[in-house]
Amino acid sequence: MDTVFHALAHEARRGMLRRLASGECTVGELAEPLTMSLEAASKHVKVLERAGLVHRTVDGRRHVCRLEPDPLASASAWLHFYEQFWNQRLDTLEDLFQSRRPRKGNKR
Amino acid sequence: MDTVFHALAHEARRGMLRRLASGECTVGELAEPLTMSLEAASKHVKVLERAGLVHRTVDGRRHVCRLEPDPLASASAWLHFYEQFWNQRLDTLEDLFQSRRPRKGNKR
DNA sequence: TTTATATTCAACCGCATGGTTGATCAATCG
DNA sequence: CGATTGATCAACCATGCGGTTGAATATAAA
Repeated sequence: MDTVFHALAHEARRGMLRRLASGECTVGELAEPLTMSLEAASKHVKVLERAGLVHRTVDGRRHVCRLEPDPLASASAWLHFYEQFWNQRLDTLEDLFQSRRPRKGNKR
Repeated sequence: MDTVFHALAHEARRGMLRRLASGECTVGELAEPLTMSLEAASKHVKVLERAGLVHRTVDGRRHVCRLEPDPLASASAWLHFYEQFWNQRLDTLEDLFQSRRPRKGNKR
């Protein structure tokens, strides 16, 4: 999980994922739009691989990458915990409307 | 955006967010369940703040933190780009069933 | 006022990151 | 075959991260 979020924390890698979402491509193709060397891009791909977000198949001298979306899905699911926060806020708001007692838990 | 994902890439910080989702609390309270020093925890809070995920109000000597869920929501929204990938996959699958022509774009 | 509590700040350490360059390897092209 | 292409590997460098310790700040409690 940490590795997934870490992988997402870099614009270059997010770009790669976006690219891969519309079809598999090679390391070179992933590197091409970037302003860095191929070696650097290759390292980014490795980070994505380590996070389980990308799978690589070696086809001749080309390394073809494809998106592995499951970790993205579970990261997204994890992220949704904050909805609980919203629901709770709404509940509190409702309480305020329903009963006009002074709000509890105001410890200033 | 980078900063949000970076902030999420650490278990301690995710724990803090989870904690904050069920109500505001102080830096000390956030630090308490962790196995690290208060200073270290304080740094983590600062990272969350920098990412816009947490807002702090100084109340006497206590620094009270509360969750700021908007960045989480937009990170979550960003993450959903991968659904496009799934839809595309299903389309391709459908194509295979509908017409039995050899699949296009197979450049091996 | 003295003491204790809540927190930050500053300096330091070890280690990972993100980038470079130069060399290497494997596969394809002439 | 030799030359070129696609990619990795290894070494290096600067920077940032995550943690520590020790001191400083500010508020609250005795």
